[in-house]
Amino acid sequence: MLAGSVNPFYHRIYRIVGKIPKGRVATYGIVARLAGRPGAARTVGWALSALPEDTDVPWWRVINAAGRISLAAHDHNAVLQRALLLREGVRFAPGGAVSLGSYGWPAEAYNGVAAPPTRAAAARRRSARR
DNA sequence: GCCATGACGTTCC
DNA sequence: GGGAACGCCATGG
Repeated sequence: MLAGSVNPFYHRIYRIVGKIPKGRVATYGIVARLAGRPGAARTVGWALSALPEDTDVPWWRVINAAGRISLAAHDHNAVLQRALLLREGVRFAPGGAVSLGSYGWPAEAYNGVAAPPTRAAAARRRSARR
């Protein structure tokens, strides 16, 4: 558990999340990737779930690749997250998803790609591979 | 030391 | 465009 020992991964994850500018959002996958462990998106979620309430880490700026809040809609944290993002100027689409093309961070990760990551990337790769 | 779980992601159908 | 299955890393029992 937290056990006092600070894992490098966690520290790195928190640091990455802390670097997310106000009004911007990052996906678990991106954070994991920046942390040096691509594919460890679940671990990122774990690290965030282990965060205390008095943390300085802007966990609310981290969402899934679909641009949505992974937490259950009825969950208090989910409501809080949405409220905090709205307060920072992040606009939600009618479906409840955030436009990663506009609010996605870092922009380098998207590098000129204004299209949604999940579907677009999958389709693109799929098209290239198949 | 092995099995199950989780604030996820990518690929295949 | 939508849904299901596998893979990923770390923690807890």
